[in-house]
Amino acid sequence: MFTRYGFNHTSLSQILATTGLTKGGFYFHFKSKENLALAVIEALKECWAKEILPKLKEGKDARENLKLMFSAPGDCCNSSEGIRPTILLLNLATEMLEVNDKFSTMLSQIIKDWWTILEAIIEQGKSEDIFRSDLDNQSVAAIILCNVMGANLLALLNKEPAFYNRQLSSFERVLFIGIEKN
Amino acid sequence: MFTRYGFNHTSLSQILATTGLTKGGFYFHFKSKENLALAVIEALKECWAKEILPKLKEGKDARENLKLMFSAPGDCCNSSEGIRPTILLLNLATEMLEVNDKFSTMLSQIIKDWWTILEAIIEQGKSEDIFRSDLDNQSVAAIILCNVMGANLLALLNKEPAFYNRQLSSFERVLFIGIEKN
DNA sequence: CACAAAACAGACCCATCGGTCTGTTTATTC
DNA sequence: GAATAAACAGACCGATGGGTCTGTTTTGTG
Repeated sequence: MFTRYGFNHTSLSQILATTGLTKGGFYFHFKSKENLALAVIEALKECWAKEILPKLKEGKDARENLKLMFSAPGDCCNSSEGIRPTILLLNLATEMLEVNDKFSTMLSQIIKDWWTILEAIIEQGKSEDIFRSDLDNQSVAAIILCNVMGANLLALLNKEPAFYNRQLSSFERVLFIGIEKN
Repeated sequence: MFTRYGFNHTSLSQILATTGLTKGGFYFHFKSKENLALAVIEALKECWAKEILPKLKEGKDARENLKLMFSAPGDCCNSSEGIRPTILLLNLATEMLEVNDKFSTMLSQIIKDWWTILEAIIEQGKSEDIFRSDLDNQSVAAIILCNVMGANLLALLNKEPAFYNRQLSSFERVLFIGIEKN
């Protein structure tokens, strides 16, 4: 619901109604509505870590690992029915960043985690001698990150979830031309 | 205020208080709060068109025109004090897309406009013989679009407006390597 | 099976939300 | 300068927001 209607436009009553829970139950487990959203982010982070990190340790080459990172934002948390975790992240960023520091901290931490992993993969590609050695890991990682974010948003705006995968694979081609050792 | 706190987290009372307007005055000019946001988008669109389109007709080459498009989201509407129109767009997309069809229509129209212009610039680059002729205009344009969106978001998350320009110029380098005729 | 703590249910609360409505003031036109 | 419409002011309204509080039920433990 947060992903669909945004955090502030989803009332607790609506959440309770659709889940069949009650206020008493809810406020026993969560201090506030904001706290629920924070828990959702936390869960998202854990879920993503649990699903992606192991795959990255399977010893694939940098190319494959990058592709893995591309599919991650869509795959994680069984988001097959169009629940795009990245959109939630995006929404909470634009709604809550200036309102509550906790959101600011958590969200930028997630991004930083992704960033670090992407950097590591670029570095891996260099040592595997498939990426150009003059690349700035951080910059390339940032470009990838931007694309993943943007592609999610455009998929949302187009109301066409499949757009994301199409976009990412076309980005992949151009990116590889730019970073691979010729 | 919409950019900072999101549409739903900005109350009309707050808007009236900070602008010094009154409800009577406001509702004489706007049918609703949503209508105000739509007017903001419209204004943004016009402002951008008025500022960017003329520059695109100055007869610069495709490279220069692309750079122009990169700086557009930050430049337009005198957003020097950190008001990033793109963030507003992003926020309204995640908050209002599923709520009100008008937002959906207007926002995706803006994106489509950008897209079309970017495609034209890629095509221009081909005919100027500086971009590879095998490029798919639409795909490359989409990649650029994604990057612009993503870079805005990352600048927001990093709470560092300057990030946007840094990011875009580093993207520029990689992009040009990928699309330019060697 | 007693009994305490954990978990849940939902009536209730007040602040505030977007929006309306009845004035009053300011422009415009003849 | 009277008449009329445009523009504004702000008291007011019902609805709903997140959140509290007083119970009741369930669960674990001796």
